[in-house]
Amino acid sequence: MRDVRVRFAPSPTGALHIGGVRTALYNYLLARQHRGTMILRIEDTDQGRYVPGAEQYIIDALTWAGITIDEGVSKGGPHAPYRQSERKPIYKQYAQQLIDHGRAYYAFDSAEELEAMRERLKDVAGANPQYGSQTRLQMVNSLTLSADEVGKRLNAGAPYVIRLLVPGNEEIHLTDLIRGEVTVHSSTIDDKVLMKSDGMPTYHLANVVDDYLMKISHVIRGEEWLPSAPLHVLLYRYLGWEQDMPQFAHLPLLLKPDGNGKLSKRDADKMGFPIFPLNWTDPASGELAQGFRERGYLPDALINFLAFLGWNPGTEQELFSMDQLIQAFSIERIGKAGARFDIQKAQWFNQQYLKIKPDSDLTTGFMDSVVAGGHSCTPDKAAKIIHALKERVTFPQDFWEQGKIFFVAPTTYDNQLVAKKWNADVAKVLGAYADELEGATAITAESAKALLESVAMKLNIKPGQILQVLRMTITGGSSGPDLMATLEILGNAESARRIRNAIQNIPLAS
RNA sequence: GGUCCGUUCGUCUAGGGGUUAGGACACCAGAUUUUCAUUCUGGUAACACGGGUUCGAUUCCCGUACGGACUACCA
Repeated sequence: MRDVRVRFAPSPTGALHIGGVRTALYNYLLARQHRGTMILRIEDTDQGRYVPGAEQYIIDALTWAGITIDEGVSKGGPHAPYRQSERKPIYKQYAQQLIDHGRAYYAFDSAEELEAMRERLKDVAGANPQYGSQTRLQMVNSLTLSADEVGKRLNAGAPYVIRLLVPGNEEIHLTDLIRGEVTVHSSTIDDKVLMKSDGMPTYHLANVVDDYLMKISHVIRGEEWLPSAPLHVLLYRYLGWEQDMPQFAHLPLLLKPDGNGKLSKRDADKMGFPIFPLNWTDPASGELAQGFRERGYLPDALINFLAFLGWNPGTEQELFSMDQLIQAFSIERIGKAGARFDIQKAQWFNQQYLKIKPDSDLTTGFMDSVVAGGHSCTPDKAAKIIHALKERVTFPQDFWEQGKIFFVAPTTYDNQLVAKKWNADVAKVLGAYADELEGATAITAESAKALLESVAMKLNIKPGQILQVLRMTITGGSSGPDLMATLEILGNAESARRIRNAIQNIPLAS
């Protein structure tokens, strides 16, 4: 097997879509598994759609996701430049070669003429409104014009494009690593534009030329490219590179969580989840789209989740580190059908990864949010809070959401619980407990519990009966981390103060 | 419309001519936790349809339906 060289080749037209991250991931996995090379190439041949900042965003997003690039933009390499806009002369040369070999031709048709042709053919039964073997001889191009006339137009600087001369009656076969043999009839392919009138190549030419020159071994890309893959095969053939043609693998698409169709930003917005890896501010509208990173998704968790959307190892193991993915990955086990994007599953992965993360990795972030919330916190206290909350969180920011109670005393109390359980007897027991807490010099979860038990015994009440209410006086709510641990973290004085507050402020039912 | 691709629980999927069609997420119930969450146990739930081939098809073949992608001087 030849050296594995794969590329991720996005277009810098905006933020990197999550589906693009998965495509990059599969490329990366194959490269690493075979000790090959991962290349990042920027396909910026459409000047009109260029978005400033998009290229850097793509690099940042891949870096965050843990997908490292060996060769490419901002990295360099033996096949530089890796930005297609900087490779213009190269494409021109190959387009010329195609013309010289009679495989491509100049076309001078205006946009209006093309439109007119499509209109004319729209209603003709059995005809496709395409620029191809059926129609090319009725158009303005170097096949219908005399050599003289063509030369005159070229010299005069008339705008032109270069089109591929696609044969009218030929079967084109290609082998897709995921889908097997795919056969397409050449008559269904139109004479695709190879060079645009602005001198830039189209995707089709640029991608084939670059993949060949960069010695790409596998083209792993989205399924939306499958229909044009036969065209690319033709290009390899006419350029004389068929022996070196990369292997193709067309990935199933990521679908909307509900309904039908390709996952889009609109769907993500509607369902309230991100679709971009990192925050992205659209330069045109100024609109901010929140990223997975900012939402609290861990890169490892997102990668694991993404890897399983369309691929699985065939075992029952679900949690895979990047290294394990590299080990286990294989193109053969990629599915054929599109995969719905299920954000709940992503959350589950995140929870799993957060749980196995060492507490010490979480303290700094937590302490920052405490400070941002206008409070202060010792590392020791932070560690205790994280320990208490660890089993209950899905995202890092949940530590602050759920840990606020350690810094802010409640001012309101769970209505239902008040109505059901709050009475003079309970208040009396809690008052006695507050006395005990104030009498103590310090408390631990154990001593707080022992104290509660002794108070309860003295007043002839079961501890279980007041635990819920005690929690409410401390946190205001009916759920939260282990109550005794909560008391320990709060300390005896603050705990007692909160209990007294509650006794004073919650009216007794008459 | 045309071309191509696809179709196993609600979702991600395993499997593959004879299986109680397996797992995970989600959901529901029970257990444990004298509090909440965790955890554990259990449960509901799927081979799109119709023809073949075959002793036997969810699995192979052909249709149909449904879905998707593509059909630009966008990638």
